[in-house]
Amino acid sequence: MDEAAGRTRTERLAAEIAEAIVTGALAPGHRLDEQALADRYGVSRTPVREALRQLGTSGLVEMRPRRGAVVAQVTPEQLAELFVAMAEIEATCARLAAQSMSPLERRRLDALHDAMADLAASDDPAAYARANTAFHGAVYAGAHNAVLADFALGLRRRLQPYREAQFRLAGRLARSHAEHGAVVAAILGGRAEEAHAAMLRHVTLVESSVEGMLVREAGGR
Amino acid sequence: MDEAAGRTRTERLAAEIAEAIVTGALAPGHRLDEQALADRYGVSRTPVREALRQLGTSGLVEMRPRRGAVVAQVTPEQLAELFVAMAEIEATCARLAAQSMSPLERRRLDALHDAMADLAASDDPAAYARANTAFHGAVYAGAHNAVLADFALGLRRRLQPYREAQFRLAGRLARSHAEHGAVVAAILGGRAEEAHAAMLRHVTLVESSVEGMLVREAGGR
DNA sequence: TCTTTCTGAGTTGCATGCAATTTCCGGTGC
DNA sequence: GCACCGGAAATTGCATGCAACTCAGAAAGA
Repeated sequence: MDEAAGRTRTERLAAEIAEAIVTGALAPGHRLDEQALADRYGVSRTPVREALRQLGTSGLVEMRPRRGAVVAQVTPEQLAELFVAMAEIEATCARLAAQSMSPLERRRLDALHDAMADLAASDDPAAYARANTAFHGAVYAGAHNAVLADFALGLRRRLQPYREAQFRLAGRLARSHAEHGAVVAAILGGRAEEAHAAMLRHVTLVESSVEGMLVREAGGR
Repeated sequence: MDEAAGRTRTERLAAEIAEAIVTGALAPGHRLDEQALADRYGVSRTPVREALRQLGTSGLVEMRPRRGAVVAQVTPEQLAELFVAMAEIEATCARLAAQSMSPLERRRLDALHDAMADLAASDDPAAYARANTAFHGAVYAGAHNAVLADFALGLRRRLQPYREAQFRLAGRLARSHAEHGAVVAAILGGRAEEAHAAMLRHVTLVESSVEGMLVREAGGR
């Protein structure tokens, strides 16, 4: 049989539904009917229920007892809090990375950053977004703390639809790369507080960029 | 019927099992047999399974597909990472609190800290531990960021058995209160970086205290 | 004696069924 | 027109049942 990546149906379901949510295929506020999902994926309600409960704990889905589950909707205030939290945790990772990255890890981070210069210049948002994920992942890994890395990854996932859109803004790629440059320089130089400040500024600028987009969208209609 | 606090059986089960884990009634590594838990709480396996999956996502329980669930065991390395993560996130909350606490929140934090002086002097570890939870909770709340507060609370819960034990060490209460004093002074004075440093130092000292205990325990047998 | 294979008991994963609750909708009174 | 109120349909929460898998231990072989 098609024993795909995941082991149990519940796990595969949780992964698929999470993917559908973060890519925007399932819009925030969308009602998650158990029977409908079961039919859609050709399973019974039991694994669907378990997957939903799992997603509920991770924050992607809001579970309302006896009233069904919906795709978590983020108010503008919550969106701001999510960005602040991500900025702070990523900045913390950057500070720890500056203190404890191995020479090999530093060289790899530097190489990754160099490679992204071309992607930024060629103005390919999708490719840059992928490389960007790898770049931030390298910083998390360099912090040598799985707990913080998990938190940061979870937040990145939840904010993915918002972050991705802003890469298409004119000139955003080049500025993003420049901000990364400041982070890399501080980490390679072992200047912990500077790395913290640079990463905090970088993520905060992403937030501003996203907020600007949302305001313009809201105003445009 | 005894419609307790929780709404559904699954939620109440999750809360009860989590409580049993953090209080140490269920030891790390303990096998969580679905049928046994179902019998123990007088329900069927279905809500037990859903509760376990939820606890698995939050990190209290390790889910091994087709091989059952066990109470998550933390290696010394993971314990250290959990403490570092908690220290960093609490320190971040303290910095944000120093920047954005309202005057009312500041007065309450100050009052809470004052009240704890007596508890520390009377050497009542249990009462101090409860007040300590309220104190740190006030700092999270003052950061005005529900995401970071959630992370911090989750980490506090997971580390509770370890933190609680060290309050019984001679003189630890007085030192803890003194460390809190540095945090409070910095927050009330709006000195963000100082608040960060003071909280980081406080939690790091708790970690050292716990590690010392563990080393002595391991050596004692 | 140690390794390997096989068998069976025990457990998990999932499907199905039913009761309780919520939600939807038409009707009634104001 | 609007609020209020049944009652039916729909949906969730949970129990139960069965198949598949895991693991322990016995039996066979080296």
